[in-house]
Amino acid sequence: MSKLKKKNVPTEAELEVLKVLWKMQPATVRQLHEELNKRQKSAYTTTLKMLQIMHEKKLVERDETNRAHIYKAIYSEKQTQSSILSNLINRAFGGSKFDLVVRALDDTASAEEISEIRDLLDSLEDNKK
Amino acid sequence: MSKLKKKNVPTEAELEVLKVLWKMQPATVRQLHEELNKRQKSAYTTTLKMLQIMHEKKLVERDETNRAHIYKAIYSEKQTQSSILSNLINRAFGGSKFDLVVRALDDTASAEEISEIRDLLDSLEDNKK
DNA sequence: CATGAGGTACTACTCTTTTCGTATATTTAA
DNA sequence: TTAAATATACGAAAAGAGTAGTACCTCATG
Repeated sequence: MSKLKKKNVPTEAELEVLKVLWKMQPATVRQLHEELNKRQKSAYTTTLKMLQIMHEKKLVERDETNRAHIYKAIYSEKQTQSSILSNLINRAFGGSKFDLVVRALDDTASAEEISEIRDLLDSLEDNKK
Repeated sequence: MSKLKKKNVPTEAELEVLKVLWKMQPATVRQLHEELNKRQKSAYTTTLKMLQIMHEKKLVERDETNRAHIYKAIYSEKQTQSSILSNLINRAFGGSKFDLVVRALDDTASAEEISEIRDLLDSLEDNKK
């Protein structure tokens, strides 16, 4: 694989941390760890290490003023979702966003979802003007 | 992570194999390996091993009648894309397919893409009747 | 009928990601 | 002013994915 393009896409465990971070930030490791443990038990240092790694990768920033560092995500949930999607479009949909949307919609979209998406398309067109 | 749900989602390298398999199947390891090597050099046994692993995971099936086994994908490209998407929807979009579609469309959809998607929505509604 | 081309299986090494134990520093409270 | 609680940093084991070397088998053909 080409090393040139640094994937800005979080790993599985990183994403779990980001999800609680987006809900609670700014937050300490302790706070995040307690929230994460509601779903999945793990050691405190595991959460700490993840945050340290993500800090190194510049996925999160932290305030080191006080002993307990305070973390925030650098990229919003929307930005992250967009990176993940664009990565996926290239890996599995031949680069075609349209194909991805088709596949997402084609089997199970309900009537309400369909009309919501129509509304979405309308507003997209309006924004272009 | 819960072990109960077996992720039916191919890994990165598996997906690369599947992509050529979908194009060429049924095919031997040799044929697949040669096609894969056009983009990315690797040893023959690497490709072989991937196929063996995928066979074990039941992502591919093979005809062992002859010395050179003949492989086919068990799941179509569409089915696989759907699994990947549904997995992603759960991991990163709070289970909401709608949110994924919104995110895919909201920044860059071109005018042609928008009208194509309108057509798609029309045909989805027709199918419901 | 021997030999080399080409096949599969097996094993092990490498890299990345995830997990956690231990060392050490700081703060709090008894 | 020490003991307990709570932090961070560090290192390394464990787990998962990808890669490739080697052994060994089978078949064509000279």
